[in-house]
Amino acid sequence: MGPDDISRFHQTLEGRMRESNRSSNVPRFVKRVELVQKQTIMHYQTQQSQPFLKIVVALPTMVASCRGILERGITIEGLGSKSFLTYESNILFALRFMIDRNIVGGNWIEIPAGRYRKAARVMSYCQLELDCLYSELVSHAAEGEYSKMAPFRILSFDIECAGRKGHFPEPTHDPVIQIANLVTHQGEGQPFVRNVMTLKSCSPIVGVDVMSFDTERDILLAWRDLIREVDPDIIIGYNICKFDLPYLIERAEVLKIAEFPILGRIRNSRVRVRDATFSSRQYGVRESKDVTIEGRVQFDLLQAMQRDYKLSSYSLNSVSAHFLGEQKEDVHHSIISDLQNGNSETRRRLAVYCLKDAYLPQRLLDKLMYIYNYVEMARVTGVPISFLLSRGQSIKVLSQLLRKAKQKNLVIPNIKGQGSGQDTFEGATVLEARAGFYEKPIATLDFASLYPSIMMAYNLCYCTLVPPEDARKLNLPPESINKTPSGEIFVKPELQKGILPEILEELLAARKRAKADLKEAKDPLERAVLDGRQLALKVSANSVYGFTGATVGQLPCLEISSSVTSYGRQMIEHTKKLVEDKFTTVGGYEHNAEVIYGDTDSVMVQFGVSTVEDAMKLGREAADYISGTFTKPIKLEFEKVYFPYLLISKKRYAGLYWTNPGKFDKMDAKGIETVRRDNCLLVKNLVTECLHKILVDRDVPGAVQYVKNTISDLLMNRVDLSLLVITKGLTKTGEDYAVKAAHVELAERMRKRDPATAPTVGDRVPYVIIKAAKGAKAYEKSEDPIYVLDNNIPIDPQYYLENQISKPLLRIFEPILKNASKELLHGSHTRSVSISTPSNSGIMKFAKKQLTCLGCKAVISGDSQTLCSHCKGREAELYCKTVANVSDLEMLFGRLWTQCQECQGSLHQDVLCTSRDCPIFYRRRKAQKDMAEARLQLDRWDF
DNA sequence: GGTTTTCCCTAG
DNA sequence: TGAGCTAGGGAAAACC
Repeated sequence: MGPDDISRFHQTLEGRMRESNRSSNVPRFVKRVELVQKQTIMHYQTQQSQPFLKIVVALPTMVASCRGILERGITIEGLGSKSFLTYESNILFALRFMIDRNIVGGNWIEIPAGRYRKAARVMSYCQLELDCLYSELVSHAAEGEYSKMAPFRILSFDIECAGRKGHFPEPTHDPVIQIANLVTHQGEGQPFVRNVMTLKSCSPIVGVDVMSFDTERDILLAWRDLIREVDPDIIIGYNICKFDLPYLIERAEVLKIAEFPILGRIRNSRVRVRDATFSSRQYGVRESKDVTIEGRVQFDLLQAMQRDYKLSSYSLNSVSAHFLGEQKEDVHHSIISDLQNGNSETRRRLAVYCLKDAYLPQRLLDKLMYIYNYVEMARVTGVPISFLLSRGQSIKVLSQLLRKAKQKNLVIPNIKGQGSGQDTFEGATVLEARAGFYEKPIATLDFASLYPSIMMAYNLCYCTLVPPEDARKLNLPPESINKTPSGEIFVKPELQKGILPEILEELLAARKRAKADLKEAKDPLERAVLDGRQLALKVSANSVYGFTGATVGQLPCLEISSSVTSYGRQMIEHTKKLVEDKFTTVGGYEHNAEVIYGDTDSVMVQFGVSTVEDAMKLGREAADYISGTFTKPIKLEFEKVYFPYLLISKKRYAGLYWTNPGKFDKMDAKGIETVRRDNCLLVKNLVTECLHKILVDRDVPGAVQYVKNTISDLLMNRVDLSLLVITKGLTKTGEDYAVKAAHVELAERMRKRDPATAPTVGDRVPYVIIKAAKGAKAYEKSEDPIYVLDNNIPIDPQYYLENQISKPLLRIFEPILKNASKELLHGSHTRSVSISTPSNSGIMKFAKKQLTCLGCKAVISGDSQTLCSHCKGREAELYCKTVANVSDLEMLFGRLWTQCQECQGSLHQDVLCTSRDCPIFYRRRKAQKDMAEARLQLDRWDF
């Protein structure tokens, strides 16, 4: 293409753009077409650069349309028809701008004095508004003064709505009755604004500005005004993205308050709500809503929790209990209307509750140092802070890649869904596990940052890859290339340094610096920043490999990812061989070393020595010796000793973890029931306790006894319902499941009972297994724990014994105990007669009520109301027993009630909490039921 | 009644 | 204008 061709190309493209954007009255679509010298990032090239066309369009939105036209192909006069591969044509505009101006997320930006002027036309609600040329922005790297955090204003809020009886609130019907708000300066301990807006009067609350309104319209507008006045940088809350924010917007729409949804920093720009689904392998499918509020970051603590922590429940209540050690009242939505319709005292009650829901997200934000960690992550990867919650991992890698590529004059092709040959590749080796209970110390050797090290050591990158056809053509000398174990060819750094290795080197070097600075740092805030940074750097380094293997991602390159794993496989095998060859009696050591297990980047070695100290010494020796055989920077490290060590199978083990010979650090368990979220607490606690007794106390008989007691309690119905709750994630929508499963079927049944509160995709479903006909499938026996509690439905202890407890226990005990099965599961403790729970469900509804003797539970045939003929004469004794029973249960209930009152923060009010995450709640409900039953029995004596 | 498939969750 | 990866155990349903 010569200059004339470019001009023709420009005109043709302009014409095509005009055709496909007829409605637009833009004078010109394509601003410029320039010839530039660039290089593609893909494959090693011998020439430095080649000509590319750089197309500049009038508006960002035109890029996509332009890309479509070029990809489909255009006909240029004199050149014929041609379709084009486009480069960097699918980059989010904000990111493109930031990359071009060298700006990262969480960045400090300077607009130098004299380089700006007061805004000619005010377009925003910002306190300062000015005009300047985009190229005048000066981006400051996060160092020294510029590593400090800005004093963001953070608004934390929560709304309450009055649902109709038995229905979850819907914006089309149900009013917003309260909004609680806290505003805090980032880094300060206390909020400087605390208020609650209520519909109708509300009694005063100490330290809180109570603002009461007569109409909903007034509340909504007052909240909008608060936003304007406070002008928060960050809006936080719990589930605000999926519930509170859309609810407010939709409610204002229903009420026709057109002036409400202007909450952003741009004047006259309305907040838009869009349904959104996010789906990734890592986070699963998640339905949410996109709410656009310009200039304010929405930070939903629920989303953050779901991304950063694996928990069995994500209710605000359960998360607060977990991280803040504090329970929160959980008021069922049906009670909220009653409180609203009461008086100013009951509304005050609700307001206190609402305020707490606004306060807890702020507490979580502070406690988990979210602002520090997320700002550091944004700075390291370069993406805006908002991406960290709304987008996946790959955008972070892409952002770094684009920045690095720009420095090197490389451009990244837009290859959408273009599967590069095979679509899967072989992963890591997991060494065969020699299962057993090891009473000699086991040393663990680990490769440090294995995959990043491999990519650095062998210069694996898009731009160093030599495809087979090029390899023949280029005829590269063997000493300047590496052939990977998977057969791929990459050039060595002398010919072309890879940019992935360069990114990794920088990330790991920066992490080393951050860790060194962390050691020096005294100021807790500075430490928080540095720790957040080193963590962000580690996570970023580790996800580069994943990015190259993401076949549905932005720039998959399986040649890189499969080479990485192939080196990894070779290395773990090599390590195992070296250990077993060198550490032998023949080689002058006391014992023959054995590798008993290993996974991806680690090997577990039994050196045969009997003290932790000796195992550590040999571990260090082995690590140093073997490290020497690998290309830099690959390094094998001695990390820890397990002693004793219980190896159950691949990816499943437990042991005491030692890093110094004096004392073990902790009990470590991997993969087994104790660390899994889909087991009920009974199993988790039982397994943990047994492991503790076996590994720490070395008391196997004690562990056996503990098992027996637990089983006996279970069969006697003496176990709390909260311990029997199993939770599983709902990973797809109902119809997408190929087979029936307990949690899926239950979610479906719950949806029929109340569609608004039933679990949806991405939620975790708690359930218990209830008694049912023999041979019934588990999915027919699953039930909502609250429903079970309220309707007194009997659970199925046998199921818990056979399907939950027994296998995990046998797996642990079998390596240790002969006849484990007989000993644990078939003793006399399993023959305890279970007291059948009285039932008013199912078949029992049809059975005729028959009185049973209060003494021996035999059916009474005579005309007596209390005792059978055998127990006649024991009246006094049995009456006293009944009275004592009632009083015991009353005391128990009273204690639990007080405990709940303390939790809700008031000893003078009813307990409203129905939290299914709280064991106390289950016990309180059960005590209440038991007490009522006992009282009924007592009443029978009143003849 | 044994084998295969599906699903969940974890290790690394 | 979207999504890191594979290996693997174990429970339960579905299949033959």
